[in-house]
Amino acid sequence: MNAGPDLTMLAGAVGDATRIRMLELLMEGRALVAKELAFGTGVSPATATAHLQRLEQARLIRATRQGRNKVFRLATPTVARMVEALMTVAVRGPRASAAPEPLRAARYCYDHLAGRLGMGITDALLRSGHLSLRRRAFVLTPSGEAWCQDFGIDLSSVREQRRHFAHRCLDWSERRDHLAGALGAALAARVFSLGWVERQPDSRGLIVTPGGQRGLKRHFGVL
Amino acid sequence: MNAGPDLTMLAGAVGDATRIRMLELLMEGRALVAKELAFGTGVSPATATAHLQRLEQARLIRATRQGRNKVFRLATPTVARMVEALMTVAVRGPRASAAPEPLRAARYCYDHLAGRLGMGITDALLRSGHLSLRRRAFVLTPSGEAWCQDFGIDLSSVREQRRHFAHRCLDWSERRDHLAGALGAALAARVFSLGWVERQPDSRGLIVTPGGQRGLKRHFGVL
DNA sequence: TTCATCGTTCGCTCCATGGCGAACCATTTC
DNA sequence: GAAATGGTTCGCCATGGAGCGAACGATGAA
Repeated sequence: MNAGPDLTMLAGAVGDATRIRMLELLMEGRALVAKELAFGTGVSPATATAHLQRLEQARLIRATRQGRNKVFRLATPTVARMVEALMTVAVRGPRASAAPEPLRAARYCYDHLAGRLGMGITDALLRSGHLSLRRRAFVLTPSGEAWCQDFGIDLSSVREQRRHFAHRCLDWSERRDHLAGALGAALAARVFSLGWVERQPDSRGLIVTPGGQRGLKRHFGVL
Repeated sequence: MNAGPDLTMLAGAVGDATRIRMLELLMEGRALVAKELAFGTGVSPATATAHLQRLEQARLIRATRQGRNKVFRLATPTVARMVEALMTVAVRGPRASAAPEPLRAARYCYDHLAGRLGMGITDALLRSGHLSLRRRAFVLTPSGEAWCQDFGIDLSSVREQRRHFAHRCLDWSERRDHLAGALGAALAARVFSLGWVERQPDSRGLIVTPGGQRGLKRHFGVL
């Protein structure tokens, strides 16, 4: 049994919805860069920086620089066990095991779509021949270029971004690759600006609106 | 892997210095009444009520009524494990294992003194014959009554309180009984009002002032 | 019955801090 | 070199909520 100032600092560090969601994101094992954590929690980069500094100061996460990126990971396995203990208590809350489902249905993975929604769109584009799967990435076919234009994606502005165009990203809930990279982000942004999906208030999950269900069915045959 | 509103509520419930100290107090095994928790964390009863309600709403503690008292205990062993996991992370902070020492030296146990200080005073009173140990409680001897008067404790007002006069309380760090009850509280209050001890800013621990060291040595031969 | 005492509720103040946008370095890419 | 991007810093606003005191039911002791 003991106490001390450390514990109050720890309490302050852990006791915030955004910060605990950051820890939760890092619990997936992969190290994430700052912007991913900002996107994943739905806050601005500036706000994310403040949170990450506080978590780092409390020795809960560890940061390493890679080029102009800063990648974060959980500091120690002890921290991981602590987060797990918190989750264990959380899931036996009022309505247990209701939480994971919306996440598996639709969520953001960084700046693109994941979950069954992201996989469904990716599959639809593959089936219709708009997208082709290569070893390290997806490739947009000529028919896919036409489809993008039709869907309202400005390919020229997407291509001039300095990042991978159509990367593969492993979906942890579906166990398969979905569309990521600049094209994945542009597609997600378009779907969002069409009002097809909305961010869930206190979760990383997304909600597909009624209009979105119709649109997704018409364009992709999903949902 | 999961998320959800439950986790944000849990984060909010845990993420406060006063509330986490309440959980810490309850980690000592014994169930505590509201006022004990208020005293132990150094807040007013009104503030304590708010905190306890929040902890109860988050299912971290459970309350049962006993007469006009309300006793609180940790809700489940799972919660205890969570608090322990938090402590485990906390103690490997910047300066590890520095925290327990001041607590073992001197602290409040509810409204009376505990730790080596509380034990030392109790032992001194027993050795000098001012206090006598009985099966269920301490007894103040005639010489002890005179001593109290000399020390500045108004015994008449202590006796008219509706609570046990000189209860025995098990010290978890010393593994022996120290003086509690109305007399123990009055003695602690007197020591406090003499400026011999001061509450440590962010801990349950007490600091013995230089003047207190002299006074304690003169009156009790301790420290 | 009368009076303490425990806990709660209410109203209020005040501080911490989460959040953002804008401006600013650092680094990479063309 | 120029341009774009990742991250940080700064200033500001708004709000949540921690804290208290006072007044109020409820319970138990005398």
